[in-house]
Amino acid sequence: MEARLSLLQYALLGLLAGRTMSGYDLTKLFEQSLGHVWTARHSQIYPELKHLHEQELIAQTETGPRGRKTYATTPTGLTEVRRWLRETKPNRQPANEGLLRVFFLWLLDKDEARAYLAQEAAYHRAQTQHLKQVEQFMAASPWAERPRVQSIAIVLEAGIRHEQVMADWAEWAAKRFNEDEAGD
Amino acid sequence: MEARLSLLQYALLGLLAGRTMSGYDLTKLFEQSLGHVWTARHSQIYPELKHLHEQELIAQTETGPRGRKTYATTPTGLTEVRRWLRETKPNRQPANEGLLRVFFLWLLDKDEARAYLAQEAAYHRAQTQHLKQVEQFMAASPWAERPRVQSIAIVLEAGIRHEQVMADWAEWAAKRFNEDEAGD
DNA sequence: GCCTCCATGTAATTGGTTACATGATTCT
DNA sequence: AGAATCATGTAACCAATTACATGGAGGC
Repeated sequence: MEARLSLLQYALLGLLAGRTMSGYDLTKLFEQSLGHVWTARHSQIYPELKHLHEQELIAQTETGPRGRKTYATTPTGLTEVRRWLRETKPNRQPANEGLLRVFFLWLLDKDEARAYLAQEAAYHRAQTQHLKQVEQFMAASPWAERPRVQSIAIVLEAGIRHEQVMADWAEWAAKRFNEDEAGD
Repeated sequence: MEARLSLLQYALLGLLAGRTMSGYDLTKLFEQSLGHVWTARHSQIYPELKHLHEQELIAQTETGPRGRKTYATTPTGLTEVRRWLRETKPNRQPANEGLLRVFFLWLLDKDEARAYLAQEAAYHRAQTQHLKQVEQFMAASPWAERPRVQSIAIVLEAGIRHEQVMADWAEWAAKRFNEDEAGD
């Protein structure tokens, strides 16, 4: 059993199963609150919406001002997302530039390496706070409807826990660069 | 200040700064121990090595049987990796298919969702064990030389901590799907 | 009237995967 | 002799980013 569509297509089908939206709405959603999980630009979203519409996996529900078009997932589309969730396995290779860089920190002076890790810690602390804000925001958004709200809360919790351990880890790592004797 | 090379190119320069290797060695390294941080296939690696060689960022150090060619990072290449580490910021958008799927778990029955999260927990527990094995293996590999060994240990620790929290999180999430009343 | 944001699209390029293709060495 | 592994390369295709391009609606 393998995926029949691209991951962006599944992302769009899943999102439009929860709430009817336009390409513009989806773009903003990726930018503002979903970046941690998935991301795409409008230049990728609009052609995919067109494509999904042609395949009748989504349907155009209404048109608004400035040519705004909102879409919803069709029953066929919903069946396909469910099949994907049930019968295929996730692809796991999120190349991690942050870690790749740390792998090469021995190429810098010790104090530069320590400064880098301190920056990393600060970044992950800030991200933790950001996700906690998104959590607040979500509670007051059109997404806060049962049963979706539970899935959203669970994914946010994953993000928060992840950012917290990475912040702790970066602080621990900076200390290790301190303790050991010269590395250059 | 921005990146002048692709991330794969920086990855190759950084790796070849630590140890001379062939395209084949690099391919195996990505497959076997570095997948958590970065990955590339041989079909991408060989053309990039050729390209880096033309730019004199790496140099061919020796040739072996079956046309084996080993490369090392040149001083120019090393300067460029250092500049990248010092003067550019990491790009952070590792699209996470595992989390994307959880975002859509409300589309399945409650017991299916719980089973999915239990599988996720099992996967992350297994990954934790795998990385601990890599940790053992690294101690006995040609990479275990000061000062590189410290950077490697730090990156592995990040992976282990990450896998552990994700496993804990998935178990916690499965319980949340239990406790709440019907979601369909 | 002007600025901001809403809203949609296309084109060119780069990055990455899958598939195709070949052959030498080593181990049993 | 045959299998596994070492070792390198190219081509076709798909995914994603950046840049190009346009225009309407609402607020001040």
